[in-house]
Amino acid sequence: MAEGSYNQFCPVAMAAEILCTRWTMVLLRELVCGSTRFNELRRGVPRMSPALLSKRLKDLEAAGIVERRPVTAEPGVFEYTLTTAGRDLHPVIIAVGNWGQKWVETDATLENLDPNLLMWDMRRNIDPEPMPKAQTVIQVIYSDLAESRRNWWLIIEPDGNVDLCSVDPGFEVNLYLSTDLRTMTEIWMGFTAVDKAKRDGKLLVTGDRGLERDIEKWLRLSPFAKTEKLVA
Amino acid sequence: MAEGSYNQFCPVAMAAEILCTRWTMVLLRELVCGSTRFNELRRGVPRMSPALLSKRLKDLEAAGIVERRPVTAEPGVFEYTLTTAGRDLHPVIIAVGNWGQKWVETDATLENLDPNLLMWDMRRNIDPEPMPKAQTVIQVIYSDLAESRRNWWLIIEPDGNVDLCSVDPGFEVNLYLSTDLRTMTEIWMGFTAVDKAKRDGKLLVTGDRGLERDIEKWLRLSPFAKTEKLVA
DNA sequence: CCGGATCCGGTTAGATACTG
DNA sequence: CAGTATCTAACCGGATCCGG
Repeated sequence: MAEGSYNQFCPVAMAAEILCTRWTMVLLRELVCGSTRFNELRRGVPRMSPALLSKRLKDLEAAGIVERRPVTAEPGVFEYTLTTAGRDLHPVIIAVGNWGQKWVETDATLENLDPNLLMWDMRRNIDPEPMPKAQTVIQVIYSDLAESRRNWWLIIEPDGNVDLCSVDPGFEVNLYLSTDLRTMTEIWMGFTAVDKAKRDGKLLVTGDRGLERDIEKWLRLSPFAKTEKLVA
Repeated sequence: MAEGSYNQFCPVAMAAEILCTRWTMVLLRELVCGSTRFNELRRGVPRMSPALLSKRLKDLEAAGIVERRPVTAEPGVFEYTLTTAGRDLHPVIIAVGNWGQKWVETDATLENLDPNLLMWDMRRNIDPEPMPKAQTVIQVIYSDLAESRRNWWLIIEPDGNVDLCSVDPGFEVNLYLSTDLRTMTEIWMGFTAVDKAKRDGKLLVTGDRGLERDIEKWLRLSPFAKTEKLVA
C-alpha cells in the first residue's frame, strides 16, 4: 500500500491521490497549455520551488501522465509532454477552472495580480489571424508598476509566432495599451469589458486604428472568461 | 495574501487552492453523495483524522462550499450541507472520478480493498424500485475475511430506506451473496460482470429466485462502473 | 454516542544556494 | 538549461482526551 494513499478503491480517491497534491493541478494546467521544458514550466509556476517541480514531474511520469524525453537536437535538454492519459485530463482542468471562475470571489482572485503571468497568458492566447500579415508590435504599459515591470512588448511575427519581451526590443510599435495591472487582469478574466475600461478612462489604446478596432478579435481573453460569474 | 496561496489569478489555481488539499476531494465526494453528519462523514473517510476533518469542514465553510447548522431536534448535533456553490462541484467530482476509472491501473485500485467502504457504497446505491414491496434482507458473506468483517446485512424497508448491519439483525434472510472481497469489489467497480463471477464460481447467489434474477437491477454498481477502462 | 480539541512525531513544502 | 542540496517551517497522521 502506497505511503500517502487514501486507501480507498473509489476512482475519485485514486485519482485525487495523483492529481490533488500541492501544485499538481496548476502544473497540469501548464502542461495542458503546451509548456514542455523545465524552465518554461517554471515560468508558469514561478512560486513552485524547482525541487518540488522536479519531484512532481517524476510523480506524473510514474503515474503515466507525463513523458520525459531528451531533445535530440540539444544534448542535456529534456522535454515533458503529456501522454494520452495526460491529455485526457483536459476535462478535469476545465471543470476545475469553470468552477473557480464561477464561484471564487473576484476580490480574492484580484489579490493575486502578477504582470509576468498575465503577459505570459496573453502571449499564448493572442490570435494572429485577424492581425496584419507583417510583423506587429504591441506595447503594454502598466502605469502603476515600478519601472522593471512596467513595459511589455508583444511581437507577432508574420508566421503567427508571438514573442514576449520585458525589455525594449527596439522595433517600431504599432499599438500601445496604457492601463493599470488590475484593469488589464479584470479584462483578461472577463470581469470588465474592453469598451467599459476605455470609457472609464482605465484603458488607453493608441496607434494603428485597424488594430484598435479589432482588439476584441486578436486579444483573446482567458479560456474561462466566458463562464458566468455567480459571486461578487 | 493568503498563506497557502499559489498567488495566481487563474481560476484553475484559485479553485485548486480550495479543492486540492489533502483529503478534500474525497470529503467532497462524501458530501456530494449526501452525508451530512460529522460521524457519518468520518465513516466515508475513515483514515482521515477527526482533527483534519474538522479543519477541512471549516475551510470549506469559509470558502462558501459547506454550511454548518445545528440540528434543531438534537442539541449539540450539527449538519453539514453543500451550498449551491458546493453542489456545483458535482461536475468536478465526476470529471476526476471518470479520469480515475479510465486511467488508474486496476491493480492499484484493488490494493485498497475495504469491506466497510464497499458495503457503505453499496448501501447508498441499492435501487429499492425492482425489489419486493416487503422488507427484504440480503446477507453478503466474504469468505476470505476474518469473522468480524465477514458478514454484512442489507435491510431494505418497504419504504425504500436501506440499512446496513455488520452484526446479525436477526431477520429472515431473503438472499445470500457468498463471495470474496476482491470479487465483490471488482463487480462494484465494473471490472467484472456478475454473470462472469457466477460462472467462475467466485460468486454464489442463493435464496429468492426473483431477487437473484433481478440482481443487476437492484444492485446498482459504482457510478463510474460504466466508464470504459483504458489501462490494465 | 456525538463533535470535536490537544499534543507529538514524522513528512512535506518553501527558500536559497549551488553544480554539471 | 536543468536540475540538486540543504535547512527550516508548515502540515499531516495517530493517539488521546474532553465536554455535552
